[in-house]
Amino acid sequence: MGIDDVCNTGLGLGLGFKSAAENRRPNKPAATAAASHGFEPSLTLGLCGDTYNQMGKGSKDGVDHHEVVLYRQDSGTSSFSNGSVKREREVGSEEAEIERGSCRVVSDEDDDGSNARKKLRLNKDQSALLEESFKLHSTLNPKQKQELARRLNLRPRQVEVWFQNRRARTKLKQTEVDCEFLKKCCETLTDENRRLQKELQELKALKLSQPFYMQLPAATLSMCPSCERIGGGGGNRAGGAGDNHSKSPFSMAPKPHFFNPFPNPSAAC
DNA sequence: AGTGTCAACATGTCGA
DNA sequence: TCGACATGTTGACACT
Repeated sequence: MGIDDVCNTGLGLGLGFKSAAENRRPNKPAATAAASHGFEPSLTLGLCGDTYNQMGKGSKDGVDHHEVVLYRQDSGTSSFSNGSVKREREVGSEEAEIERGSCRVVSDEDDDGSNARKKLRLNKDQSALLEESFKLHSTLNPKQKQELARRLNLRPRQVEVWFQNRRARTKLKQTEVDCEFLKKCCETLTDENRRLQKELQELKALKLSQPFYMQLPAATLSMCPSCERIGGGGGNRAGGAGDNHSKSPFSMAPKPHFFNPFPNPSAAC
């Protein structure tokens, strides 16, 4: 995978630094050491299109998950966590009733009194429709959520959770891509730095082997581009009146070139 | 048994 | 204040 591949994601990438004070989540445990120094690397991403729609789920493992199983919560004695009970209570009344009745396919264990949480697996059709919706908009308004839940025979809360997780996966994937991209940039810069260091050494060696006048600071010397005579800096005394001597400082250094570690960034990202 | 995936949840932040 | 969201975590499940 080349950099071009990386950059054909339809996403915009910006790299820079921002102050820790600008961090919208200063309390995050993931805060870096860099942040503690007042600045931290900032990656700015712009989603120009959904790059990861191919990240299909459900049937990815080659198994059709046509059975929809929900865990029991209605008893209020779920061993999963108090949080789930709390959430169910928060969801409360109407929606909870709708949700319970909407998509539940009871598993065998449902009858044995087990309180273990059962993992819901979305079937192919549900996954496909969710993915399709996600392509259109990665966030849903309440009306869209309700409608989608109705079409999927799922609870609105499940649709909401699916979209949250989907966004998180997309972001994670993009972060991985960005990481690879930055690694390549780092490698390129390291190579370039090595090359420039070598060039500098060569220039230093060359300077030592030059005659005295050529070792003078470049600013004190100038050379007429036409006659190639060397004159003292600031005086232009090498030429007579009316001559066309340039005031450009003479330099033995090869023509500088500027290296761009980010190949064609505007076109790429 | 170890591991990856993913639905579901907890928590903190932000904007209306 | 509340709803929406981002992010990190948990636990069930499938696969090796």
